[in-house]
Amino acid sequence: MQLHEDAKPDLMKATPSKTVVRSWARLMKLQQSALAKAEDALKAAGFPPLSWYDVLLELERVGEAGMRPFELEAQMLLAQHNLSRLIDRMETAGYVERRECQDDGRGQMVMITSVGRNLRRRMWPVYADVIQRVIGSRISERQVKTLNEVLGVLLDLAAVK
Amino acid sequence: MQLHEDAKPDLMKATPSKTVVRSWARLMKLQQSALAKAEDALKAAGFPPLSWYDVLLELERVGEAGMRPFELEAQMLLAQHNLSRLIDRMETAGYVERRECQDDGRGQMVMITSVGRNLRRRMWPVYADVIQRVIGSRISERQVKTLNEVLGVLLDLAAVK
DNA sequence: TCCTTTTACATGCAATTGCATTTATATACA
DNA sequence: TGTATATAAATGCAATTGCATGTAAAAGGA
Repeated sequence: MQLHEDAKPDLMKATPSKTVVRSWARLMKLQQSALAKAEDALKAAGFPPLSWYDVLLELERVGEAGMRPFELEAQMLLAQHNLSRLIDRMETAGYVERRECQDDGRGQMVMITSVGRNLRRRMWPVYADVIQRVIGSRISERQVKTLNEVLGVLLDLAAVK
Repeated sequence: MQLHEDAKPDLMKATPSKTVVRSWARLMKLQQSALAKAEDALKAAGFPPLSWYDVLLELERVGEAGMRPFELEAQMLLAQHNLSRLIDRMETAGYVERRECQDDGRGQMVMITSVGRNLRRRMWPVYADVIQRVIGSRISERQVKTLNEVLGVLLDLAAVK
């Protein structure tokens, strides 16, 4: 199988198969509708957007030390200027704190505040419920595992586990 | 397996398993980075954003007759006001055309122009190349099929095929 | 038929994002 | 060391998006 496709040297840009194109389309659509559901649920519960949650989660993970914006940036696939302003807003709201960086005069450390930790904790049930509705309640744990593995490969996480 | 999770009646909001949460995270991340790659590639080639492509593709599919904005809206999971303005821009650029709707005085028909068809055709190779790089070149056709099926279930396409 | 409600689409305004540039500090190297 | 280059983060401005509301035409019901 797949003989035809691989007739060309696969260094060159081969045309994606119909199945590949369809997977792409489904990936886009599923994520879009899933994200929209999460945003809606959070908003309906009076919480800030999902991106705030993501920042809080990262910051909570690294603990006291805090994180450099450029690290967060890489982690979250966010443009530098967007993150800069997101942190502005979150700082204004009191969920994170900026301190100047010892090692690097250009930089800063961002850390979560206790109010921020509290917010994240309260957001989680709302978020978790959407995740469960969109994924957990629709496919078996076996299928989730399969999905997880394929997505891992596509994300280059293969080696990491 | 999975005994513990299902101890609660599954009508109620069960907590998503670790694997489910991880799948969600990967889905979000993969789509985000994939979308960014597509947008970058299109921009680098001097083309408009991906959403323009999507509109053009839908309109091309329905042919001469055109499509009502509210149909496009549902198809593309786009907010009404956003679509309205997207069509504005595309009309200004000459890629689509609005005509008033015979059957419904409130409505309109949107159709692709030949310039629009031409644009879509030229955008495709750039887009296809990204799709192939992100999906087609990284997993086997067998795995793509699996992925496709799982995504289909998650999108409620199960019955439809 | 008249009136109420719903549906289709547009639009003013605020918030967010993208883009280019700026500022300041760190690093590289002659 | 002195100078050029690269990196971290902020910011002005334009484009896009979100939100609420507006307008006009169906649709439904008394």
